[in-house]
Amino acid sequence: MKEVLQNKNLSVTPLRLNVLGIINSSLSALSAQEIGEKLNEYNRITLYRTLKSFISSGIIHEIALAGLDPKYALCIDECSSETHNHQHIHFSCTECDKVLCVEAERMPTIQIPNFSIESLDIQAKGICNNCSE
Amino acid sequence: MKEVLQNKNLSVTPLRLNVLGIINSSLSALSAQEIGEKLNEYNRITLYRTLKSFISSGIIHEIALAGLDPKYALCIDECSSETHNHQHIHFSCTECDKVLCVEAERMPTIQIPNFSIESLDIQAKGICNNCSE
DNA sequence: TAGCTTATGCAATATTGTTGAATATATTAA
DNA sequence: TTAATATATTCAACAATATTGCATAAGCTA
Repeated sequence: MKEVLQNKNLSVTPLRLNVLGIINSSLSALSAQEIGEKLNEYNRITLYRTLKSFISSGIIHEIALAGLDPKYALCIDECSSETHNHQHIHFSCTECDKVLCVEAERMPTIQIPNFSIESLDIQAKGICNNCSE
Repeated sequence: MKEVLQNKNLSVTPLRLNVLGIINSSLSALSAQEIGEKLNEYNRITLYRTLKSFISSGIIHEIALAGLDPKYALCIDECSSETHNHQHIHFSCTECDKVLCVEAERMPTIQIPNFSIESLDIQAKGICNNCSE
């Protein structure tokens, strides 16, 4: 975890290591609140700033979903500062509201006349494997 | 516009007609704040509740995008209450931040093992035709 | 270890959204 | 058209979320 921060020229602090560890070990994307609940004690403002710096460093990405709080997940693809491009889709379960990054077998391509498309963000809704049992 | 409300069993009020007219005549999706700015005078609470009732009636849909306020656009496809299914993609311009619903030449399909997918929301980022000139 | 840079935490505040209850308006049925 | 009913609007209060400037603390570099 330490190396992740250093690679992005972020100084290594206890909170950053904690937050990064929590996001890393979670199977699903987490909201700021959910991350806070997993920290034994923390400062809300610092957490917001931490998440922001992680996003602009390309360590995590924000997943915005209608009706749900923004969620955060590690960038497993190589993301540079500000420019996130992911080869996975975001799956949200309508049953448990969990949000997962899943590798798609193939990422589709989209064409729109007169528009240049730089990145695609695909969100799928449905029932996750846990809830369908 | 009046018929749209009546078809969904929503009573017809001046604000609702105004809001619907604004959303309908806008080429891009609008945030609650942007809609408010186009109303000469309005009540914030009523606007929120109006948007909520439009969403649950299937008249408009909410577009959530990382870093941007939620935007609202008309459902051009047939949406029933709560269940929105759209055959278009959401394009957001990194230049002007406008968000548009555009018909895709073909909607891709996605498969994820062990997950049942009910709906897809595809968000494309890039440069819109206005900004690329 | 000293000096510099950056992160953290505090106080204050802005923004966004929500709730319950009173009032006003729209709808319906006579 | 009017009266009765249902629904929307508004107000007041509040809750949650997020942001800013600044003082302090901690991390980093030489």
